[in-house]
This record gives sequence, C-alpha cells and structure tokens, in this order.
Amino acid sequence: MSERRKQFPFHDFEPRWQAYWEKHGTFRTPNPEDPDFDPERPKYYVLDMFPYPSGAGLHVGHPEGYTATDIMARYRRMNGFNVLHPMGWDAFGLPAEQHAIKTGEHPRINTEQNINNFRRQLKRLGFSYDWEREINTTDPTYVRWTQWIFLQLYHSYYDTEARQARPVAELEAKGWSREQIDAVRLAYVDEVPVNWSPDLGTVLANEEVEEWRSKGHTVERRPLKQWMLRITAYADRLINELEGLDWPEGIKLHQRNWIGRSEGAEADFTIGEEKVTVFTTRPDTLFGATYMVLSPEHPLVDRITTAERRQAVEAYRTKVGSRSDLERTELNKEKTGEQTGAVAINPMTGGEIPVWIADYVLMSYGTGAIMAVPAHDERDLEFATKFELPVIQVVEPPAGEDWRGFTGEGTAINSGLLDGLPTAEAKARATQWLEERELGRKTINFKLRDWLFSRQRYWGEPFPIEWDASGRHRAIPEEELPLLAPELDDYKPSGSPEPLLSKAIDWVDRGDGVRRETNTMPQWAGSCWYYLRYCDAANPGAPISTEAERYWMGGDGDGGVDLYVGGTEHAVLHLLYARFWHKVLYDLGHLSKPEPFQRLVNQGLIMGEDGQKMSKSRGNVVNPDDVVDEYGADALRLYEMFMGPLEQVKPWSMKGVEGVYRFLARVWRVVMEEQKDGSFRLAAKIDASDPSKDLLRCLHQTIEKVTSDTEKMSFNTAISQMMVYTNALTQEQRVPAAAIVPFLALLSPYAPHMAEELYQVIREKFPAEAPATLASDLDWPVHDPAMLVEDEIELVVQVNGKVRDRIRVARDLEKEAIEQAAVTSPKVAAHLEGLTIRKVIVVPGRLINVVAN
RNA sequence: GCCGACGUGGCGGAAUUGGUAGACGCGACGGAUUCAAAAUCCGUUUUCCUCGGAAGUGUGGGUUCGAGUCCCACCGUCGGUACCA
Repeated sequence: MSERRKQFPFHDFEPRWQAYWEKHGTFRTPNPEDPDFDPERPKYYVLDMFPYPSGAGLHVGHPEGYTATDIMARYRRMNGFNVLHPMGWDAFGLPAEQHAIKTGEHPRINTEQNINNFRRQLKRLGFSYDWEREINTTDPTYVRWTQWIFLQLYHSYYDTEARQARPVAELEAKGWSREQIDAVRLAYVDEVPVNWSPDLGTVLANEEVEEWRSKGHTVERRPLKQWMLRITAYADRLINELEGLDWPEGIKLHQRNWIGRSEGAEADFTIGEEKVTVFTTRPDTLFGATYMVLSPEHPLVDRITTAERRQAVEAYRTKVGSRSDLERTELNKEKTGEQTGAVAINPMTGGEIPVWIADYVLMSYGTGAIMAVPAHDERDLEFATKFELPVIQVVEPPAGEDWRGFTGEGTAINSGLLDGLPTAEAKARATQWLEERELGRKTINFKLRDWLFSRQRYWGEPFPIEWDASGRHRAIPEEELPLLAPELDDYKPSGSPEPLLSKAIDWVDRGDGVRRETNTMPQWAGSCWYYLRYCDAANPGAPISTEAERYWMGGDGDGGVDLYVGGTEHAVLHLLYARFWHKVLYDLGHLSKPEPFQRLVNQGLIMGEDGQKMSKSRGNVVNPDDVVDEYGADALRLYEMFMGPLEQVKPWSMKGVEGVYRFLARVWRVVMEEQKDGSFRLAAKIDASDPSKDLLRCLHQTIEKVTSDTEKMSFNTAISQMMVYTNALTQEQRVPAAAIVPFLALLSPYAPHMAEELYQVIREKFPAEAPATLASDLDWPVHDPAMLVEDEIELVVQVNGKVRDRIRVARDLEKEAIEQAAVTSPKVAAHLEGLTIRKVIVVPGRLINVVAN
C-alpha cells in the first residue's frame, strides 16, 4: 500500500514549506509594542482549546477544530487583519502523575516528551500558529502568574452592593477583623464533604468522579478541609452576561441550567423553640404542606428528634451517611425516610405537620429542609403515597387536568387568603404576607456550588500560601513567585487524604512553626487564563501587558477572543471557570472587557469508521500521522473539513480521504505535468491568455461561494465549489494563469502547502500574475458581480406546482413576455389543454408556476 | 423522566431560508487507455414502470399557487442530565 506511487510530491513540498514558514517567521504576529506592528489593521483573535499532551499523541479529533481555526486565521490574514492564532499545552494533569508513580520518574520528563510529540505532529499539519507565543501551563514562568491570579482572588471579596470584586484591603481599612475578612474572601478554606479517591490520592470535582470511577478507581465521600473559590458570588452575572455572547444556544442553556437560578421564598416554620427555614419556589402552596422533611445531615435533627424515634432516626442517618453516591442513585427509585416525632407549625396556617428526615432532601441546596406539598410535587407525592401521608389540593389546574401531582400554574384553592388567585399572583401575595410578618422573605437560590479548588496531587500548581504558627493562612509575597513543588523520591499516594507534598518535610517546614500549604491546584487553573497569556506570552513582569490586553482583548467591539473552537465536553467546566476568573480580573481592573470568549463554535465528534466512538479497545482509532504519511497534510486537513458541517458528529472514512486526495491530485495536474524522469514542471497548457467568458464566470462564482462559505465556516460546501471549479479547469485545453492564481488564493487556507507550491511555479513563469511572494500573502480575491450575469437564463415552468418544462429567456425579459413564453411552450401547453388558467406566478430569475383547473 | 440536537439515495452530505430535491464526494456499473493491473480519463447511477410519465426528504394531518424547509400530533436515533424543593 505505502509502496504505491504518490500522485503528487507532497512528501517533498509539505515539509519544505513548513521549514520555509518557520525560517521566515511567516506567521509571527507583532504586538502593539513591536516596531513592525501595523495599528491600521483590525484585529482577529482565533483560538483553539489547547490540548492536554497525552502519551497517546494526536487524535484525528484535534486537527478537526485546529484546521477550522487555521482556515479562519489564514482567511482573515489575507483580508488584512492582524491575526492572533496561538497554540500551547494544558500540561498539568493526573495521567503524567500516574506515569510518574509507575516509573518513579519526575512527571516533567514525561510531559516534555509528550509535548515534543504533539508539537511535531501539529507542525507537520502546517498550521499557521505563531509558535513564538507557545505556552505551557507547567512552565515556572507560567505557574508564577497562575499563582499570582490565585492571590488576586485570595486578596479579594465580593461586594454585593457594587456587585463586583474588590480588594479585602478596603475591609481592613474599615476595621474588619481577620476572621470577618477570611469569611468573605473569594478564595477561602472550608470543611466540606468531598469526593475522595484513596487510590488516586486526591479529591475530585463532582464532574470528574464518573470518569475516574469508570476506569476502576474508588471514590468515596468524606468531609475534608479544602480551598474553595467563591464562584457562587458570580452566579447571577454568569447567567446574565451570557446573553450577548455568540455561542450555540445549547451551550448557553447548559450553563444556565448548571448555575440553576430559581426564584422563590423562604418560610420560617417552628418546631418547639427552634426555627426551621425552608426554601420553596411555590410559596402559593403553603396551605398544601402536609409534612416537613429535613435532610438527614440537617444540624437540627438531633435536637428535635423525640426519644422514642431517636433509635430509628440514628439508624437511618448512619445508613444514609455510609452510602456512596452510586448507591444513592441506584436506590433513588424508592423513597426512604424516618419520622422524627417532632411537629412543625406552618407560619401561614398555624397548622401542625409531622417532621420527617429523608435523603431525597439535600443538605447542600436551599436550607436543607423543605415543606412537602404532595399534591403538587412529584417527589413529595411519591413519598406521601409510600408513607400514607395526607395529600391536599391547593392548586386548581386549567380545565381537564388531574390535580394530583399537578406542578404547573393554575388557580389557588383551599388556601384562605390566596383563594382564587392565579399562581403568579398567589406566589407574590404569599411572599408579601410572610415578609410583612417577618416569617419569610423572597429568595433566589442557585444550584451552582462554590468551586472545590484543591487537590492532593503532586503535578499541579502549589498554593502560594503558608500557615503561621497560630494556624492562620497567609499569602506568600508576590516576589517569591513562582513557588515550585520540590522533587520527591516517589510519587505514590499514601492512601490518606494527606497531600503528597506533605512528604517533602524540608519544603513544608519554614521554621518558627510556619508551614507551607501542601495542596495543589486543579488542572483547570492553567486553562482559566491561558488565552490571556498568549497575548503577551513572554512577559516577565506581568501576566499580560496593558497594551497587549487592550489591543487583543479589548477594542471598540465586545472584545475578547473573536472565535473560540473546541468540543462540547467543556460546556460547563472550563468555559464557566474561565468566565469566572475573567470577571474577577475585570472587576479588579486588570482587563478591559467582562467576557473572554465572544464567539464559540463546537466541533462535532469524529467517530470511527464503524460509526462507534473511537477507542483503543474497539480498534477503530485513526492516527493522523499515518494519514499524513499516506496522503499528506493537505489531504488530511481538507478531508476533515469536507466530511460535513463542523458542528456535526460524523464517521471517519478512509475512502473519503482518498476522494479529497484525488481532488488535490487533479489540482496538481491542472498546473503541473510529469516529465520522463518522474519530476514535475509547469504544464505546457498554462499560458498568459485571457480566460474564456464561461471559465471566468465559473471562477467568480467560485470566489463568491468560497468567500461566503468560509465566512460562515461552511467549509464542506466551500471545498465542493473548489472541486466544481477544478473540474471546469480540467476540461480546458489551454489554462490561463490568470484563472489559476485567484483559485490558489482561495485554496491556500484549506490546502496551504499545495497552494504555496503551485503558486511558486506559476510565479516564476508568469510574474505579472503574481502580486505576492507567497500564496499565503496574496490578497483574498473579490468577485466581480458583473462576471456572474448571464445573457440568457433558464427558468423552470411548473403547472400546478409540477415541473413541466425549462425555457431559456433573455435575462431582462419582462414579466408579461415570460408568462407568454411559458404558457406557449409545447410541453406546458399540452398539460394546460382543457384547463383554464387561473393565475400565473413568476419568481424572477427562477420559475413560473401556472395555476389552472 | 426532563433538556438539547437530529431524521434527505447503497454511504458522507447539498439545497441561495417557502421556489428545479439529491450539488460535491464515496461506492457501484459500463467504456477508453494498458500485455495486464494500478493510476488516469469519459459516461451512467433516488425508486418504479408500458420511456411518456408516476411516486419520493421518519409517519400522519394542516397552511400555501408551491413545503425537505412553516404549523400540529406521533415514531425513531444520538448527546447531556439525574430527587436542586
């Protein structure tokens, strides 16, 4: 197979052009401070989600998004933009540490090898990255600023009045105590129940649990003291400011749901002397509350449980507490709970209801306690049915619907002062009633929890924090950053939640009872701000210079990254975390716009040839290196763009790769011909003549279509049009150079190597046609609308909506004449026989529909 | 269950947003070239028939001169999510 003769020498010219671009710094992007910077040009920042450099190397999914952004970068450059198009490595992470555990080798070594492999693989695909801006999240010069940003969070609090972050120094000045300040920092320490994996030796974020568990690791829940980031302070802004972003609606919705804002009210019930506050989105149903449920972990449970119920309650709490999350989900088909024996007083009705505990009420949401309204809540109804608790209707559904389990809006009944009110008004009325008596208040709750930010791993950024002898945390001075982790003898987790770094006693112990924080940051930390660092990648004095930030992230428009392409797997994690950090830095005056990513595009997954997800175990993985060896980088790029719409999931097809490879070979053969010795030279049929009218029309149609499709990122149809034009060129006996150069310009973002190579050959022979040194320096061609008009056009003639004939008429023929020509055409006339014409519809330039009966 | 995306030839997919359904590519079939093959080039290729048509975009209805596109109901596939009061 690989012995087969290549149809064009991509193995020669692809590496040659890559070397040329690199040597000449073709894709270097000057910054505002640089002497060769041109401020007249508009800016375009086009970004890929940078990869984790895994040992497996590049996957065909990577070049999908990367080719799309590369086309956009090259296209915008040819249109006169200053284009920022960078690449780097999200290189902290558990796999490198797992490797270190196995081999005893420092994770940096393996990470470096993997990066070198990724870089080699990406470079041979001819992406126009400015490699001078390459970044690596594990590099000390990068870690320094990740830690610096953490300190910005640590030194800030959220001012709920001003609805923005401010330095805690302001609070100090106001005389706040150390404890008061610690309680409001954006980065704070708290003891919370976390997902702890003994064999991984770290805690995991909720969203990471499933992934590792499926790989056979155990994950359990236990309370641990952890660093948290107060992302919940930004919940409403993270929802509201999604509004103006050009993102797929599905992703925005996903974020909104994740943040989970719900408006409702708190109501204060009483149990004896104790006050128990519940949260409800339906204060209008207070009269339907027939029992109350506390979460098993609720702090009041001990105090209110009666003596005769104590044993059962304790047993239930123990059972629930030992249950893993997995068991909880499996068991959630059946509701469970126990009676506490206590009785709560409804603040609105004064009625008494029994108090239960049940694990369907979560301590971590709302107040950890609910009023149960079984008539109008599915879960409460299920519980009430099982334990034979009363069900009282308080909402009358619109006609025809069953009231039992009805959760929609209707009219309040059996509800005293609320009777007869529609749900919305009843809610407002009930809330007002509670507020007037100080028995409740309007509240907004979010599903979003604060971000558990510490890990017990080795291969992550250490916290720039130390603990003094009295057990208080404090920041390490900025001048001491970066704070790097010490070398370890072995990287094996101890099995206890003690962080790995605590093994490095010399490093931890700072003398005088001062100890360094031993937790490290999660992998998300580096990816939260990497798009900022690209703007000024080597700056030793700041994460990003003011000038670079203003130019690349600011501007007159909405600012930020103009186009961000990546997979949907980051819909709520990376994309939410990064927005959060960005807003904090914006509030603190470091950034000029509140949102980082203006436009987001998700590429669809590439499936295996069998339609299944690619995986080693299925044996359907395609290695980009093999494809490049066999067909070249241009063919791989072009194929991935030709498969179908970028956003769509689509299966790989090696035959499809061959198809675009054949197309490239046709392009090659239009320009080049083979000599006896097997080398190629410019084909004799290429000349300096003027293109025929038909060819010129096809060229301009192609310019128009490829331009508008590229603009819309409809790459598959742009390529299809280039195929159409190539087929037209193939038919020509003599091919004017003037008909080829603009086409090579169109081709160059898609198949840059071939465009460059063919352009050079033509340029040598026809310098008059060649206004630039490289194909990639050419101006993007502009189509001439005058070239598109035809003197005669074809119109479709329908009779009662069915196509009966096609007629050729002069372009500017008048409507009456067109109608006349249509009805008199023999085929149409035959279909009209015996019918009376009722109406004739003429769609200019397209069709005529004769309505007759 | 809920949320989201989608359903068009043998296959991947087009269709200017209500105006010629199937562009382009793959595969298949036929031909040219060749000692032969590969590669290349030229045709044909939605289905059915009586070669003039008829049907046809998941199913059933509707709006319209005209529907893949809009509306209603249903079926199916894929992805996300899981007691958030």
